[in-house]
Amino acid sequence: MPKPTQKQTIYDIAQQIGTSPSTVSAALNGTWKARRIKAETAERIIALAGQMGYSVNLQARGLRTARSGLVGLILPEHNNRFFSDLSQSFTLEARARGQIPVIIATQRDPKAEMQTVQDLLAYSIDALFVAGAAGPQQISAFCQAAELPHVFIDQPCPGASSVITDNEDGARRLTRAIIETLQPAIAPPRDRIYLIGGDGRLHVSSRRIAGFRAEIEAHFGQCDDAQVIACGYAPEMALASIRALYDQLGGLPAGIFANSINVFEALLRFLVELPEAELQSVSMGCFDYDPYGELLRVPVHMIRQRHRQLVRTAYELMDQPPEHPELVTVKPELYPAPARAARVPAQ
Amino acid sequence: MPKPTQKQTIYDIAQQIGTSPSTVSAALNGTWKARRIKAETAERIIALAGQMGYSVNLQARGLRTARSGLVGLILPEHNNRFFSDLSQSFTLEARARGQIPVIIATQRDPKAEMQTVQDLLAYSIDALFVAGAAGPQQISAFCQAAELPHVFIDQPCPGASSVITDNEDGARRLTRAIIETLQPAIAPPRDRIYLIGGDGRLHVSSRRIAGFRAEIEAHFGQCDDAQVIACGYAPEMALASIRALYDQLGGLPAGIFANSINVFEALLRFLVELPEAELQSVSMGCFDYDPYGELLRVPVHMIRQRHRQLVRTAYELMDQPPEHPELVTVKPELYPAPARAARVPAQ
DNA sequence: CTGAAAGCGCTAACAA
DNA sequence: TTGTTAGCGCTTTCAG
Repeated sequence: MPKPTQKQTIYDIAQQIGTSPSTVSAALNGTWKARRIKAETAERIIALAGQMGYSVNLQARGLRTARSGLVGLILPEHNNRFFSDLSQSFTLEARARGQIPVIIATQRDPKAEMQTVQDLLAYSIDALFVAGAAGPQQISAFCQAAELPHVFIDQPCPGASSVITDNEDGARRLTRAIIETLQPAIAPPRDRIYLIGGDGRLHVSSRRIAGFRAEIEAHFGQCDDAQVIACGYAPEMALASIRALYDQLGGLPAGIFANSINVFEALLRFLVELPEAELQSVSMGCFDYDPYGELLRVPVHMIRQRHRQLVRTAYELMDQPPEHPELVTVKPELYPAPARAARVPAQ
Repeated sequence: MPKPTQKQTIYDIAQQIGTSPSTVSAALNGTWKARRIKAETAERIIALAGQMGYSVNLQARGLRTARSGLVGLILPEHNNRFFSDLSQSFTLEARARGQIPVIIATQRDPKAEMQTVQDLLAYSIDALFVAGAAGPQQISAFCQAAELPHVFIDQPCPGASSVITDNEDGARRLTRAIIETLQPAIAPPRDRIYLIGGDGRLHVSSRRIAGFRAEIEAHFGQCDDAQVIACGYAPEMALASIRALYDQLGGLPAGIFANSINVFEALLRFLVELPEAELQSVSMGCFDYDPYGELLRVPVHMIRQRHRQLVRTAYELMDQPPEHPELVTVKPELYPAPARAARVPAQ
């Protein structure tokens, strides 16, 4: 790896080779074939540039071309399995295309989101992906006005293209899995399955709730409204909800559908304090994935979004923008809980 | 939020206000006080810019000033608790300083690392933070040649400033915690504590091993070499190691010190298959943190690096570069395992 | 207190 | 096949 020495420009190279800056530019940015520059000239330039550790000034190039090679991804937070998986896939995809991924977490703060979008726009980013924004419409309106190509991931936005997980399908499969591992003979009022967490006004939650209800109804004939506790995504709320439910039922319900990993984590904090026997009586599912889910004291079914697929599809939407905004759906994966038998003391 | 309409420049604003571009520039970038521009003029400019949704072209500014407002963070992967915590703290810190964080994962691939450093340099990033790089020396040499301020995080690099966790201290405290929760009366040869994972040739591992040995010696008089199984960080190796150890001892050892989260996860995959009673006989510690650690079937002490502190300290090192490269150390946190009593069936 | 003008490093017509 | 030249949008002397 050659060391870059001083500030070096294409003019320096041009001088050393005895040619013009535009020739150097062409040789270095790959347009030299199209510009019919002698292969030998180009090679000499490239070789020299290489050995003196020259590197283009991308800000200058970007200023000139009104592009930048930067692609943005906005998400709520980094320390979350799903979003970090997404970051990982996004990074791979962007780098494979020779772009620089700029991933920014905005803490679910609409103001921070807009600020970030503006900042990214000011750098002339070439495209923007948005995952789990608090104010998607505003973002979309802004991008549209600025003619910035953008796609939403894991979140539908009216008027913009989005690629989201098939939440209803996932919820149905998760619910089915929970039903299939219900422990036998749990007496009322503890014999039902409850969905905890999420916000019914949000598209994502509403689809999951719909899937949950549909599957419950398919198996039990009906689904009581009380079985859907859409208390939001805040861990404190989830904790309060499970506590209240526990008190009300006089114990754990037969099944629990945690509507997100945060909610699940909050529930676990409560569950883990309970005696082993009680813990083993509940059939759990979580609409999100964490590898530790397989290693917990309480077996849990998990739904995992296909992050790679989401990113790829989003890029396709970006590459070939449809006439009208499109909502593409990707089916998630079900990670069934390890068999319960293995959890019982063997001796 | 005003919508940006067309391409707008300071020239447009200047014309509308009836002033010059340089005045507009000054008004908009905050240097107007220093340039003694009438407050009223500045305000009018700022107001107009705001209402027409103008935003500076940062590439142009960057080209002119040879800076960019971008700060880089290179790390091995996103989907890892520590690194995503780091990303989170880094984002907060950078945004608080009005910078744009560019966080790029390079999959522990030295080539990808260098490529990324070069790309970032080509954008005139203002500073670079490097965490867990595969080829730190090469990166540092490159940055030095390019006069790019850089600091290593969680990894010492000779010739460059670094801020790392006090691994020896952490290992001692973790070992002590393991000792304190040893189950009574475990017969030889199963009565000892083993460290599993890591690579003794790496600085980080070697400090942890030193801490482990020191604490073991302090309590038991001596530490057998066999108690340190530095089999690397690969999960497969860790799995093979615990399996071999189990066979050799005819059961689990009294205590286990997992040298990283990956190793811990691998160990868990083995442990979780064991009968409950055996599981409850081992005292475990992990030199890394995961919130699920508190919720596992087997109680585990965890060491958590103070990511916020690491980032802050790294920034301080960047703000006031010491004469000579410095190695600053930050003490980690100990998350003791939940009391074992709570884990025993209550009824 | 403000304006004119040069130039950051590069690309892209247009000439040659 | 290559060179000349005019900017991209901004900051920054230097003059006023």
